[in-house]
Amino acid sequence: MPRATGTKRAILDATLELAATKGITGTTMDEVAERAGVAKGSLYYNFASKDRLFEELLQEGVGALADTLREARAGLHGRAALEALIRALLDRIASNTALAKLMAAEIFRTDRTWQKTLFALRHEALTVFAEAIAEAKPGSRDDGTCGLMASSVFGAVLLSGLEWLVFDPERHRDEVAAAILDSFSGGLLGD
Amino acid sequence: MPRATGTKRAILDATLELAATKGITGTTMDEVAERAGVAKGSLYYNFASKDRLFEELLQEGVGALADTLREARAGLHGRAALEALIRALLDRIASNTALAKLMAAEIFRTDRTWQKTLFALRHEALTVFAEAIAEAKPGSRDDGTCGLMASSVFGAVLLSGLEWLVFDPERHRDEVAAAILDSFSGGLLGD
DNA sequence: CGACCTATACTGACTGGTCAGTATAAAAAG
DNA sequence: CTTTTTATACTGACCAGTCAGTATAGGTCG
Repeated sequence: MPRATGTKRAILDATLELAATKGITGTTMDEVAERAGVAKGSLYYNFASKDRLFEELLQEGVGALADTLREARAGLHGRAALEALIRALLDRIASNTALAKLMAAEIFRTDRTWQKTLFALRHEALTVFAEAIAEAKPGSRDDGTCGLMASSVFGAVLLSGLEWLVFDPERHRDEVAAAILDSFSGGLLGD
Repeated sequence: MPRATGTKRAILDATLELAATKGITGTTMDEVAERAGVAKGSLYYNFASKDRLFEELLQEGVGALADTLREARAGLHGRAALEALIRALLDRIASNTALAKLMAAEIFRTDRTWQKTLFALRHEALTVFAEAIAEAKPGSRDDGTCGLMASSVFGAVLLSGLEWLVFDPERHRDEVAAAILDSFSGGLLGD
């Protein structure tokens, strides 16, 4: 095995960086190959197609995100769990901004071949939030309300996190976390 | 068989519908022409280029959104204003889902020719929220905190709105609005 | 050893097709 | 007679995917 190790990794890394700024359709396989320092043929040796390459990328990234969230919640209960989840998600967005951008751009597309895969992973991540919310709010309306509130919290963290990193990066992380937590603490609408 | 007026409108409408599902790069000018029931030449007679077409589309859409928000807030103060804004944004997302999807996909892209235009409009819309928040929270940390909380609220409404419309459309609007308002009312994290 | 084979990893020129944008001539509309 | 639109044909760049060939490592057999 010549340059065996690292090729797949290099391809995935290059793909993520390019896709975060140019989008998936706007990223070409030639660019990926060049950025990864690899011949175009290697892309197709390691991945069946452009679609599969992006499917694996999303699978890996969103899967890792769900794992991070599960770990962050482990052992905690009630409001402490939810607060830990919010901080963990914000940290993850900061340390993998490219993936966060990609998620924001792709999560509501319904015409992709990997739609099912991404949907399942997204659901997994949101469920961690929904469970924590169900626990933090005992007087819950049963059905899907916790799921809606989960996407509300998730959306708040994702958008303000990206707003911070893309348009106002000098700001300190703690300031951003404080603002998000503050907005859910009842100061805006609570009684 | 030309139509005197309405060509530009038909082109913009077709563009929005196609771009919402296929993305901007994935939408071709030939498709737009076909969907609009118009010759390709008319596209280039009315818009200088593909980029300009999308710039005008975004300009119109996000501009109208900002107007809607300003109207929703007019005359109201404090928490009532913020609640009205949340409801107005959710309604707007429901009545123009295509634009909401497009916004979610494009808002953090920094490689577009129209970047400046979209940034300014996005800022306009967020400012309406930030002003309402500054008013609702008199004990405010001065600087950009209100801006951060504004994007937090905006993100919550955008993501849960799209979650509802794309993945769970049978649900009633009021249920979604209630869940969002609930999540900001302090039930999750408040003291 | 060394001749031969096989499997895996990778290369880069090439192909077939797609798409933004252009050109043009003629018809409709005001 | 000017503006707008239509229909069609074309160009040139770009791009996903292919393929014949190269490189390296590890058997196996005499």
